[in-house]
Amino acid sequence: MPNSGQIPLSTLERLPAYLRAIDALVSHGVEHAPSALIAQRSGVSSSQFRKDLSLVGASSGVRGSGYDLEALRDQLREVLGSADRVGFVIVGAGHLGHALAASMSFRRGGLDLLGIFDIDEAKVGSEIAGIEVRHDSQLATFIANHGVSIVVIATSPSSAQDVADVAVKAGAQELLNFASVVLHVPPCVEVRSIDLGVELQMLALHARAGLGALSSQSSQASGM
Amino acid sequence: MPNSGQIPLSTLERLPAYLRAIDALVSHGVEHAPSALIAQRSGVSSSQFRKDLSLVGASSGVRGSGYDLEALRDQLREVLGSADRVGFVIVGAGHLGHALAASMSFRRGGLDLLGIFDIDEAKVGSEIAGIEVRHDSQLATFIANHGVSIVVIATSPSSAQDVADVAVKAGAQELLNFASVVLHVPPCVEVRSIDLGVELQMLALHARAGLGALSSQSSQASGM
DNA sequence: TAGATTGTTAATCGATTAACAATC
DNA sequence: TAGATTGTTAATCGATTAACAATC
Repeated sequence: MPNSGQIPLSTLERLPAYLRAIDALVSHGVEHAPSALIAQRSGVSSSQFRKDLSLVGASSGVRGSGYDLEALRDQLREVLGSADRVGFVIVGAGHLGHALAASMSFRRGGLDLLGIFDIDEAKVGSEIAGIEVRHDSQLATFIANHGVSIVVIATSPSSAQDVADVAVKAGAQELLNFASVVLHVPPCVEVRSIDLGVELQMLALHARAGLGALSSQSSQASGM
Repeated sequence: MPNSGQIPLSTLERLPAYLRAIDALVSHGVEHAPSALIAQRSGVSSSQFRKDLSLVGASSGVRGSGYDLEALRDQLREVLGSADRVGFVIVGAGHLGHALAASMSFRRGGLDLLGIFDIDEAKVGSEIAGIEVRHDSQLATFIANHGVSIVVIATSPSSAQDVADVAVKAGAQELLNFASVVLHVPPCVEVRSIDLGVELQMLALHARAGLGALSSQSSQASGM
């Protein structure tokens, strides 16, 4: 039962790392592995790995001999939704937009990149990751027509709120905001903000404070 | 007393958002504001804002009338270390490397971008964010000579581990890994891994599960 | 003084870890 | 059977929220 409505976000965020570790093992011909091995390759404790699987409802482990990797992979993929796909668009075809589009080119986790938009006429018509760049003025219509629920904002901070307003009005459910501003949207719209600069800043703090001095949970933090 | 060794990471990660909100208010000529206003603009509760300030040791609040924004800004900046600067380099001059370099161009939070490296001879010699691109073969020497402690890895997944090995051997203390692989480094080296694709995946899960169904803490998640 | 707002404490909540009984 | 390893429970830990006494 893929009751994903109950799975903690912290657990969900580790699943992709588990999948990567399993994929790597499978591609080396390994068919079975204990939790300790998969966990180590994923950068977590075996306790946490098993706990996460338990929360996710996956159960392809056999006491005494570990996990059937193929079966486990299929279960995790199902949770992460390889099945039903969700369409999204990227607004902003600068370097960040490019990088994001590339990161989605091998269609991971049920996401379909449907369109890329930019305000610069010079970029309109070019192709990124096999997708034609359209002008911002077509954004609202495109969202409405294609039932796009996710809009990734990779614009300058100054246009981010405008784009958000258009997207929300056209029916977007979720915004992923890479511009360094706090977006204001109706409560029914989910916003996740990511600031590349902030992440670097955090790392600098670690370096300054000396290793281990900060109350950091793990040395291999994952997710954004 | 900037005892940053005791401040929880979760608190530190919110400070940049506070700074941005304060900057915005100051630039509009506001000199004083209550916690509720700054918090709202930062996307957190006023409780959390005050608690964070308390943990940070900042104290420019006056009961009954709020905070002196300039003083508060200075205190937060000090915690985030505008004072002593830390040098870092970016390896990989693709779109992601470009985007990262741009996000650091206005020298936030005590970080100095000292160099950009790429394995492609064609890119060597060009300039990004005012910095000349060097060849990967010079990385080890550069790290050693300039006392670089932070290395940002924005290469392809296949070369990430190689770059990590070189960086660690040359004396890097911290790696910020944007390639989708788990890096293996000595325990004394801090690694933070960020996967742009994973973040999009998480958002897709939110959309699929229906708003609010996931046990997400806040609708304006921040940091990476 | 009366109103407003802080700084901090205590209560709640959630996430991680450790331990172990179940069992292949 | 004996050894290994899971799945889950209970204990720990940390982070968030709510409430309020202190006080400007």
